[in-house]
Formats: sequence, structure tokens, C-alpha cells
Amino acid sequence: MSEPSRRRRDPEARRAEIITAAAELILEVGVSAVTHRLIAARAGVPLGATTQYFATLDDLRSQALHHLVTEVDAHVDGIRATLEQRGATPAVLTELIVQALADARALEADRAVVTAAVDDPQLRAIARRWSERMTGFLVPAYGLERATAAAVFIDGVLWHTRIHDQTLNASLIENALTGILGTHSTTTSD
Amino acid sequence: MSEPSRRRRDPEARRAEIITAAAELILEVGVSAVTHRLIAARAGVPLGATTQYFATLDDLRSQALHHLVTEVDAHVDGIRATLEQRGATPAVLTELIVQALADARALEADRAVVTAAVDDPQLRAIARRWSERMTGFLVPAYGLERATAAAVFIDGVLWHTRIHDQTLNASLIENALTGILGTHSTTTSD
Amino acid sequence: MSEPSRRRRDPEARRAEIITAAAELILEVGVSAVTHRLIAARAGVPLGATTQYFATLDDLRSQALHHLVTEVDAHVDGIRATLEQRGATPAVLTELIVQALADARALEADRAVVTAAVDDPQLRAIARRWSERMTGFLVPAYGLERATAAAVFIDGVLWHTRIHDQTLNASLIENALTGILGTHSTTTSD
Amino acid sequence: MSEPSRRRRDPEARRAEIITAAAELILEVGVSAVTHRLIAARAGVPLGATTQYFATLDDLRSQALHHLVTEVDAHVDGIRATLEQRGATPAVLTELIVQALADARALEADRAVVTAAVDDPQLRAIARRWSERMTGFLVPAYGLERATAAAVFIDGVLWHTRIHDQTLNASLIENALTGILGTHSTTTSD
DNA sequence: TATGAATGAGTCTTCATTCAT
DNA sequence: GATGAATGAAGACTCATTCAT
Repeated sequence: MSEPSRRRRDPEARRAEIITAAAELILEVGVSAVTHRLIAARAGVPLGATTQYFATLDDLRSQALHHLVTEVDAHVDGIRATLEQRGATPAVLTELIVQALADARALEADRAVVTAAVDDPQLRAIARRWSERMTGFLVPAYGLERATAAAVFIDGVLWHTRIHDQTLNASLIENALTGILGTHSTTTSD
Repeated sequence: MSEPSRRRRDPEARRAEIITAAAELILEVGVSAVTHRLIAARAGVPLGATTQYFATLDDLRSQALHHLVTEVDAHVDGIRATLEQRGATPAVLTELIVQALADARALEADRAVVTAAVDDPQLRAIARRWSERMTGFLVPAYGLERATAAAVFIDGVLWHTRIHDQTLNASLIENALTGILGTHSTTTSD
Repeated sequence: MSEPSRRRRDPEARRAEIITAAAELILEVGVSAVTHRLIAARAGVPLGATTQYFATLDDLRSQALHHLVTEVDAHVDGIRATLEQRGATPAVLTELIVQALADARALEADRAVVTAAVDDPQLRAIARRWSERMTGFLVPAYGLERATAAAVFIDGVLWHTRIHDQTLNASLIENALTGILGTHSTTTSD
Repeated sequence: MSEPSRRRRDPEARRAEIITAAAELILEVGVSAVTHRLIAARAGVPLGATTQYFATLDDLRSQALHHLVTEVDAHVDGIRATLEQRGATPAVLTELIVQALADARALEADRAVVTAAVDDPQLRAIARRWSERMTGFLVPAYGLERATAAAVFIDGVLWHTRIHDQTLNASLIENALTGILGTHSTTTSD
């Protein structure tokens, strides 16, 4: 007598699946092109599930964006770890940047978040975190001003890559960072 | 008894009005949120007018974006003139950047074009022009690598401003540019 | 205070209703004049229902046409049964034709299918079935050529009736069929 | 000072051009797909001309259909001439039919008129003329009943050709006509 | 008179959202 | 609680028709 039942029995997992699907779609087709139906299809859940767990599509979109933010955050955590281990020198930073540029998915995630952030005040606060954290890593060694400038430059490098077909070369990046941060990448906090 | 009756009779002006309205809306709500209805309302023309002059909404969007591009281009022309007159020194560049950051409208125009460019290959080519022209102005004095790095940094400054609520201060910008371009702002080409 | 609220909950029945409504309208106003709105009104369902069940209006039209085809087919089945029972003589054929001419609805269905078939290759194949089946019934007794000619004549009779206000009289039909099929309506296959 | 003037100076010729263009388009895309714009483009006249000369699109369509009717009529005139010269024998009729079947344009014109006639009472009267005239040619030799039956058969042949990919062969047609009209092509009026 | 700009009604289609089951 | 049927508001687009020029 037991019908196939209503599928899963783990609401939290379903939520997660739906958010993941939405996040993927945001990267693929853009924030404004995601729909309930698209998400349901991608997540392999019935249409109703996408409205059951999220009051509104905007709500769902927003949570998906947050999901992407945490993804970006994880990357930043990795960067911090490396910088702490090996020192925040231009050479190490450059290596990390070149690595990041090679990861198309991460690049897209960042792009999606930043682009969406321009229009969405709530999201903007979240997006700011990236540069703030990055700046934070560099402040101890270079002081606030130089650290900020370096973070700004790195942001520029990311955008440049999205618009141009070829990546900036490593020595250009390293030289620029060296110029911005100054030669004395040691003590002084300016 | 007098109905509003038919309107103007100046097609070229109407086209321009519609494009202008569309461009404004792109800056305000983003490319993907503009609709015929929105544009018509903003331009103060009947819905039909927006389809009379443009075969498709994409067509209209595209022309509005081009309109913004020419706006950006005009700014860049101004920058070139100043650089030629006063020299492409970090100080002059900084002054120009600060000026640009104060012009919210121009900033938005640039943002809209660049953001749209990420997804639209045709537009991407156009958007590349900005950094290419900017780089071009600096190459004679600093060589290709440093010029490129400076343009990338400036792009980063623009994005930073869009995401953060406060502008970067002038000395930060100037110092960074000085570091990137090198102190010897003479003729060395790398 | 009670709004009409949501309707039925029987998808299959709704599909059928919509198709039936569309088929009726095709007969009344022609294939190219049917619209979603018209169909919805006729079927007594909201506009959205017509797009929920059919991806595209063409899809809906096509299914409605198929519906008519099966209707025509059922008629042809009846004809076959009679011919098998009573023999495919001109007299019996005439009786069946006169019967068919009296059924305005069936006549219209056939007309709609044939007319639509002229422009639609896919439908043309279906429409050919009518004459092919009819021919098939007569081949055993009269051979392919005479059978074909008779089917062609019968088709002509149907069209004649649609264009003229009065029906052809039975003796005319029977005499013509006799002439076409030959006197020896017995054995021989040509 | 003389501007290129408003183009033509022969209203009647323009009317004719427009009607001809409309008639062509009816044959190509079907009655319901013709639009003012399409007609204007085909005729090489400005949009306004199509509304200047015809009160309504339906009016224009109707006149175009009449134009096709006269075209069909001209064909029938040719047929009459031949029948008067060479006698209305099955052999001659068959020859004429085979000829007609080879003329795709004429076939389409006939189809368009007849198809449109089913729905349009006014046009139906006009369309009836074809079979009435054809019948008329045969009445003197075969009497009303047989003449009518032959005309009906011929109509069937035309439709058959539109639906099937291959033409009926000449001997089939001739044999059928012989059967319908009887061997004694003398004066008996039934 | 001739032209084509102007307008809005109407077309197909998509989808967020609601809610019966 | 889970599902997907139901609904209508919007969106893009087409075009007959009107009418200023």
C-alpha cells in the first residue's frame, strides 16, 4: 500500500540542492534569466519544491547568491592560508592571482556576485567583503593605503580577464604589485 | 472633446528620445530589466513607438548601449586632451580619476557597458576599447607593460567605487600609480 | 464573497476539452483564424490553460487537426463495414455518399483537414489516407485504376457540395459511379 | 524646384499593381497571411498606397481574389475555345486536364479561390462559376446530369493532385470520363 | 493626393505565485 | 508536507488603420 511516497525525506538536503542548482544557473545564464522551472529542472525536483522552501523567487535568487559568496569566501580562505605560510610578497600574490585566473568557475562566481552587487544594496555589503578581507591580509605588512591599492589592482586584473580574451602575464602583475606595495615588504606598517 | 490625438512628427528626435530613455534605464535598472513598457513610459511615448523604430528589443538595447559607449568615448577623448596638454604624470592621472569618480552618471555608464560586455561578445570588443585607449595614452611615456598595469589599476578603482560607498582618496591613487608607472616618467619604454 | 476560485482538477479532461474546442473552431473559422483566446473562450477555460497544455499554438492546432482526422477515420471505418457487408456496388456507394453529404459536421471536418493539408506536408500525408483507404475498398472488385477514379469522383462530390448550396442528386452520383466502375461490378480485377 | 513628385501619376495602374501583388502573395502565403506591409513591399509602393485605394484590408484581399477568379476564367475561356474547335470528347478533355495539371500557378490560383470560397459566401458564388461554365460546355453534347458529373470528377482530379505528390495518369482520366459521359457523345439530353 | 509616422488592440508566450489534492 | 495544475499579469512583437504633413 505504500506509494512511492513524496520522494526525499530530508528537507534540508532539498533546500541545498535547489540553492546549488540556482547558483549554477546564475553563473550560466545570469541572475535575471533564472526561473522556478529552470531551477526545478536542474535540481531534479518538482516545481512545487522551489516555491515550498522559498517564499519568493527573489528570495531564492538571493540565497543562491549568498551561496556563491561563501564559495568565493572559501577561496579567500585558501588565499589567506597561503599568504600566512609563505608571506604576502608580490611573488606569492602573483602566483595566487594567476591560479585564480585559471579557474573559470571561480572567476564567474566572483563576476556574478560583483555584477549583481552593483544593483543590489544588500548584496553589495556582502560583496565588499572580498576586497576587505584581501586588504586585511596585506595591511599588517604594508599598511592600509598600500594594501587597499593592491586589492584594487587585483580586482582590476580580474575584470580585465573577463573582458579581454587573454590573461595578463605574470611578470606584469608582479611588477605592478611590487610598485604598489613598495620594495620593503617587511615590517613597517607605514 | 479634444483627445490628445497624434503626437510629434519628428522621427529622428523620437528615435533619439527612445534611445536616451533606454540608456537611462539601463543605468538605473540594468540591461536585462528594461522592457518596452518601461522605455515607453520613460520616454513619454506610446508603447507602439518603441517597436516602430526598433525591430526588436535586443536591437533597441544594443543601440542604447552603443549610445552609452559613445558617451564613455567622449570622456576618454577629454582625458586624452588633458594628458597631451599637461603630461601623463601620476598627479594628472589622479586628478582625472578623481574627477571621473565624482561623475556618477559617467561611472554608471561605464559600469553598464562593462557589465553587459561580459556576456555579449560583440559588446565586449567595444568595451575593450576603453582600456586599450587608456593604455595607448600611457605607452609612449611608460612602455606597454606599465601602461597596461596602470589601466588595469584604474579600472579597479572604478569598480571599487561602485561597490563601496566611499571613494578612494586621491593620495592612495597617486601613490599607487607612481609605484606602477615608476618614478622616471620620462621616455623609457620598459 | 466567494470568488470563482480555481477550477477542475482533471488535466486529461481539460486537454480534451481544449482540443475539442479548437477543432470546432477550425471547422467554423478556419485553421489560421483560431487563436488562444478564441479557444479558451469556447472551451470555457482561462487563457493560461491553453498554453499550459500545449507548448505552442501550432502544436495545439496540429493536435486539433489530428482529432478531426480520427473523426474522419471513424467515418471511413463505418463505410468499410457497410461495403463489406453489402458489397461495393454503385448503389451502396451512392447511399453512403448521400448519407455523408447530409452530415454537415463530418463534411466540414473533412474539408478542414483537406484544406489545411494543401499547405502542411505533414498533414498532407494524413489526408491522403482518406482517398487511399477508400480506393483500397474498391480495388478488389474493380482494380486499381477504376477504384482510384471512383475515389477521385467521390472527392469531387464532397467539394462540390461545399461550394454549391444544393446537394447533387443520388441518381447522378450512382450513374457516374456505374460509368466509372464499369457494369461488371462483380469479380474481375481489371 | 520640382521635387521628385509623388511618384506615379496613374492611379489606375497603381491599383492594378497592388492587386496583382496581393494576388501573388495570396498564392504564395495564403489569404490570411497577407498584410498591407507585405503587399506594399511586393508591389513596390509605399505603405500608404495600399490603404489609399482600398478601404480595408479585407476589401483588398477580396479584390485580389476576384483578380484570381478572372485569371481562372481566362483559362476556362481557353478550354471552351478548344472544346468548340475539337469537340468535347473525353480524349480532348483529358488532354486539357493534363495540361492544366502541369500549370502549377493556375492550379494554385484555383486552389486559393476554392479554399477561400468555402468560408466566404460572396466568393463562393464566384467560385461556383468555374464548375457551372465547365458543365455548360458539356451539356449540349451530354445533357445536364452527365455534364455535371464530369465537372465534378474533374474537380476531384484537381484536388487529388494538390494532395498527392503525383499526377493521375491520362488513361485513368480518359477512361473515367468516358464512363461518366457515356460512349454516345451525340445529342441525347438524357 | 500621397506618404509614412503614430497608435493601440490583439497575438503568442512565459512564469511567478497560489492552492486543491 | 509535497506536488503540479491553475491563473492571470506581463512581456515581445505585429499590424490595421488613422491622419498629420
